[in-house]
Amino acid sequence: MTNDSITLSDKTIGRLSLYRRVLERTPKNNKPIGHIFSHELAALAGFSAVLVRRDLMTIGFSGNPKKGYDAAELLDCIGKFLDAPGGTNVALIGVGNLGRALLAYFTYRRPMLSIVAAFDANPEFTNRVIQGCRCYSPDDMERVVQEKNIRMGIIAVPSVGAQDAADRLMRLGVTGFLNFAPVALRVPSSVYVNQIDMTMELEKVAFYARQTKE
Amino acid sequence: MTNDSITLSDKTIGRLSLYRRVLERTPKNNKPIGHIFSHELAALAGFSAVLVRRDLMTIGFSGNPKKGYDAAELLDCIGKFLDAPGGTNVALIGVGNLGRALLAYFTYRRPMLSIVAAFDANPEFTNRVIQGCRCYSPDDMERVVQEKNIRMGIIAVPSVGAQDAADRLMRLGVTGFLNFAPVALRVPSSVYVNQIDMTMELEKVAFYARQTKE
DNA sequence: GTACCTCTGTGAATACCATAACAGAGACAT
DNA sequence: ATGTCTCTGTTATGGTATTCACAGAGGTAC
Repeated sequence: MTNDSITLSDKTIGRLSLYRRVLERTPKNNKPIGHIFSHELAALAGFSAVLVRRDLMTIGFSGNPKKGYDAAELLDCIGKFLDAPGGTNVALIGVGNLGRALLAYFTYRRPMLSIVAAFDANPEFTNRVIQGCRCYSPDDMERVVQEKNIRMGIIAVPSVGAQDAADRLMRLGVTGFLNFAPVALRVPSSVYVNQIDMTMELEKVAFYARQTKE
Repeated sequence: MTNDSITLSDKTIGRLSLYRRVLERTPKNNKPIGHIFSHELAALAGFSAVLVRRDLMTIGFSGNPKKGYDAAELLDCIGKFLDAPGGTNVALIGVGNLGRALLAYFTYRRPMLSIVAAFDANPEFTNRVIQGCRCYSPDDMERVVQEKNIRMGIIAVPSVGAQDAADRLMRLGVTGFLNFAPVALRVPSSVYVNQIDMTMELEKVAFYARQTKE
């Protein structure tokens, strides 16, 4: 039914993720949504209705003009695109304030996407369980990443340690990073990096907040 | 020199913020950078050299074909665009794990952009100073936001409380939000919302990490 | 001085993305 | 039965962002 060879744009896969979460969370009269119209989903996700229809079109999902889209089927279809069949195991590098917040945020939230190990050089954290996740010393990285079949990493260390962490993980087969360090990771083109720069995001808001004030 | 009536694109202002941080942080032989070429700045920031030149062109900043761009002048010029003259005061709503991480992250980091007050209903936090920032009860929001001339808000509460927080802040004149709650805030067009959806970002990485594996 | 080299600045081309516009299908009322 | 309404599915259009390609300027080597 769903064909993985379709090329989804970056923006589209982000929206699919959001559609899914909105569908999972929003109940109608305390029971799961049965069917939903494109404009309803659009309102919940904060996009336009045609964008929703177009996204669903690109993943080959069809709705019913009178009833809308079947929510359960849609969830299933999105899952076929976004989730790896056996789930994806993630390592967190850096258990500082940000790292702990991320642990709290993601633990048990996405069944197919789990942070299964955290690493930090600070002995205050190593060999402890924090927010439900075991924290290891960086010395154990080689062993743990292979044992737990970790495929992606979240980098939440200061800028200076970010490239090192990425390099070590890449040598162990990790092909995707969520990088919170404000530094451009040098990676081969086969590795995907999603860069999140909090300061940049905050300064963007400050800029626009000022514009509208004047 | 710099004309504020130029329209900067969303992407451009994000990159300007990053250029600035990269310039501030990167020393050359332990002293501040004097001049820098577009391709050097591009490598540090993770973009292409043309894009750097284009961005600097749109803010009307000129370089020297032989020496590159004067770093100090560039910092000054970027500051003229991004910073409000007297600085921008920010309120943080929600002092949970994420909120505390943000406090730690932003405190004393950007001189012209300070989180000057935090709000949380949990009495465990109210009337305490956390990461250098005083935490108030939401009951004090009206008074504090006006006293401290707060112009923007960071929303780090669960989805269910996000719209309420935004509404209260907007009534007090706040015109920009950085929203971490995975919910579409309903705001008038005069208010800017920068939506950060961590789960979406993580799932995007998982998707691409899987693609490259196959 | 002249040829050459490197970098900036920028118009043109391209790629990407979202919106607009509309065809098609089914339900419903009259 | 026929017209109308609403929603999906899809193509056409427009706008925006980035890259391409090259002109211009100044320094350097010889």
